[in-house]
Amino acid sequence: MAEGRIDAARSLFIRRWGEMAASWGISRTMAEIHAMLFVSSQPACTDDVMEELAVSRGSASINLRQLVNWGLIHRVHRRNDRKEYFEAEHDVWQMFDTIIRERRRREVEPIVETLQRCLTIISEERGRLSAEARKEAEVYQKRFTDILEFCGTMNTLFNLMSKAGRTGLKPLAKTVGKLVG
Amino acid sequence: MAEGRIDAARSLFIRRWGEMAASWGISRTMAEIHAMLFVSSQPACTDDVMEELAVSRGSASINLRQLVNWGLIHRVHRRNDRKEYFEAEHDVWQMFDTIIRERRRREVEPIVETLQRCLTIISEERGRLSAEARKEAEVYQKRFTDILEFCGTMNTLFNLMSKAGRTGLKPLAKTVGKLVG
DNA sequence: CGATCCTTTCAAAAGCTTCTGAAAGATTAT
DNA sequence: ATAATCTTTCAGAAGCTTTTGAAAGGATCG
Repeated sequence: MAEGRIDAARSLFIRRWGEMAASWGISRTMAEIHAMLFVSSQPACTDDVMEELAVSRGSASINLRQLVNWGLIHRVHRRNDRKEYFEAEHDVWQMFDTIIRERRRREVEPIVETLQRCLTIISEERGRLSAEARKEAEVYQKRFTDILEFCGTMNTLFNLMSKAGRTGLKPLAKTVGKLVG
Repeated sequence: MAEGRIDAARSLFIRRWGEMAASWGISRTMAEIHAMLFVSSQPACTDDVMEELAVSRGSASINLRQLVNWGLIHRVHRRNDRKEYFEAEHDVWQMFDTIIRERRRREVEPIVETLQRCLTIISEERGRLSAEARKEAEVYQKRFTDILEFCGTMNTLFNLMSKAGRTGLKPLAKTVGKLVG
């Protein structure tokens, strides 16, 4: 039964992937389904997911849909088969790009917008403040500006990374390494 | 009352920062406390936190401790005052470095270790598998190797970024931009 | 058209995380 | 040593997220 240990490796990976994702704010089941489809060479259907991960039909359905919305898996169809099957994106760099793009849209953009709004308020009120209050406002201004600048730089870098990704970021890392020292 | 809008900006930022963090798997209160200390020019004590964020003493205590454990805030003391005060790291790049380091240790390293274990199992069992099972195992091997390689590259890049960070990553981004095209 | 097969939906339940508040523990002052 | 002040702890409460399972909704087949 040499396959036993291989299957164990498969399910160990799936479980750990789910645990990791959970600590990054992604539901465990969604991540487990993703891991399962990521390692599989064949597309899987809802019943496959239900069986392998022991989840209900409802949960499988909802989580599969979310993964499709994220763009991490795709629906595929087979001839003479009404069932829907799902297949994961297998290119790790493409996956990374998708995740970064989604999270930026959902979670980073709102805070950037808030920071800009806060800075606007500060510059509008600046003239009306007492000397003391102005000092405080200037501290806020610096903090908000710092974060915005950080976001901008990270943005640029991630864009560069996803551009470089497919053709190979490893050589890039080496080059950058030399530049930085 | 020009200060009213400034205070509103402050608390808006704190709330949004908390919401963002919540979607990244960090508790809202912990993030709000962090945001509050980050924008403040003066250290704050437990009662300040309780008052501004309307949380219980227990919650303030626990979350402050966690922030200290993460290395995102520090305890500071004042003469003739028994109270403990807390002050955030204000350098955004230092903050980034701290967060990346912590999360890598807590969440990335376990999955890397698992992947290595899985690869070991596969290479051990490889010889004992039927032709069909071996084909499947080879798919797993490729997937696991791909992720490991990805982790390695990201590791290198983040190390470079935190090295470059303080002296300025913006010029670096420009340089990299030219390299990538 | 009715039967079959598959997917989606959603209210209730379960499970998980975080918070509360009072009591215990520490530390410093008198 | 005792009082005063501040911090930590933790069992129970509250709140939030996810899952379940059955019913409804769609699509395709004969």
